[in-house]
Amino acid sequence: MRKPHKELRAEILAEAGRLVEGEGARALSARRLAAAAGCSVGTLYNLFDHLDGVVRSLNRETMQRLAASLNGADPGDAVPRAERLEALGRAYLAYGLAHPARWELLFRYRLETPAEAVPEELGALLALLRRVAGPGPSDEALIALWAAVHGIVELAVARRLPDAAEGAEGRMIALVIDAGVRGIAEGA
Amino acid sequence: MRKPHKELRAEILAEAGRLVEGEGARALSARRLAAAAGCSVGTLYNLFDHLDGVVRSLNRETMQRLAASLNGADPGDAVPRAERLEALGRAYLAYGLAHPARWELLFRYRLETPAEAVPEELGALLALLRRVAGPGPSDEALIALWAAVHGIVELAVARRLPDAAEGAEGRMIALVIDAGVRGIAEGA
DNA sequence: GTCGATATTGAACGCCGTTCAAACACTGGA
DNA sequence: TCCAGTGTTTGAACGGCGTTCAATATCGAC
Repeated sequence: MRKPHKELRAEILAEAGRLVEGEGARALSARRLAAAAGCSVGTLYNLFDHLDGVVRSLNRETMQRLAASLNGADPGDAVPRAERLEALGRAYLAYGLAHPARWELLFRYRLETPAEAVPEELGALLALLRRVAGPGPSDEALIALWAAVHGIVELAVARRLPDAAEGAEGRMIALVIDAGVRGIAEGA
Repeated sequence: MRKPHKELRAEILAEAGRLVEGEGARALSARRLAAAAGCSVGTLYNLFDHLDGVVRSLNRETMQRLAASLNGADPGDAVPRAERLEALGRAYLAYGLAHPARWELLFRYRLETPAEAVPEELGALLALLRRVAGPGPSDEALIALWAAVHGIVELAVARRLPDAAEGAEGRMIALVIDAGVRGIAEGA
């Protein structure tokens, strides 16, 4: 009952972020996090719904940062649509490679309660994509484009691409996006 | 010194597969596996290089089964290339959805030694893709096509697709492959 | 000061991956 | 037949994990 809960919660989340960024996703444990935040494991469990709660909050934050990063990378509507989308794709890749531990928590961490595994902040990302792609493509096509690019980035971040693709992720993303844009142009 | 090592190794791997398929990837633990295989944890560690060794062997097997499944789904060179590739994509999706625990081990399990995270059996899969796609597309384009489809399947298996894409994974794969094939046709 | 109400604590439970000294089973020679 | 030597198997032990919960500490209201 010392600190307002809001503050402590925020502090714990900040420590969790530091822990994950600094020592990897596996370093995020109840005991280590409680020690870093200066409280006990019990308090941690009072403020969050198991570790899942911490990870979910962290993932919301990560998703917001990712969306902000893409927004910052959008060159604006003065440039052709394909180029804009490619810039977004490159920013998506860059964020994943720059923050592999957060990425792992966001896309590979196995939550006990699998509901809403990726936070609804994904919506903001898809909304940005919609804004850039225009009203033509269906939601399905939009999600397919995202998922396709996501596949390349996920495999790159997880270092699961064959050697032949080493360093070619950017070109591969451009390829997929160009093909997608052509598909859109022909009305998919 | 009771059983030949080869036999015991195979038995352990079989039990590991049963454990994973039956109770999920997280059920694969040294103690449970040793108990299921009727040996001690020490023997397990004599036969495999940590649990990573078990997972790697399991993943090799999974990759072979996946490749076999795709081979079986290939309608042959009598049908158009796009249709063949779509059949492969659907089989890829079907395998993932049918064996989510093996899939998780193959693509989301975090190995301590990250070298060769996906086994070289991936080569067989890419070779099949090459055979179907013909000599035109570059290795990069081929890998990009695989990774794009993989993205959709991975998100579907992990249940991380937005609700709007529920049940549309097959169509999304077809979309990506059609776009890719058009890209190939125009010489990518 | 007293008293509920609320927040905090940390020991305890059962599980995990991993190691390693001791116990065991087997082989060939005496 | 016994024995020494070789290699295998064992399971207790270590430290860490997520999680719970009875006991403790702290608070505002009176």
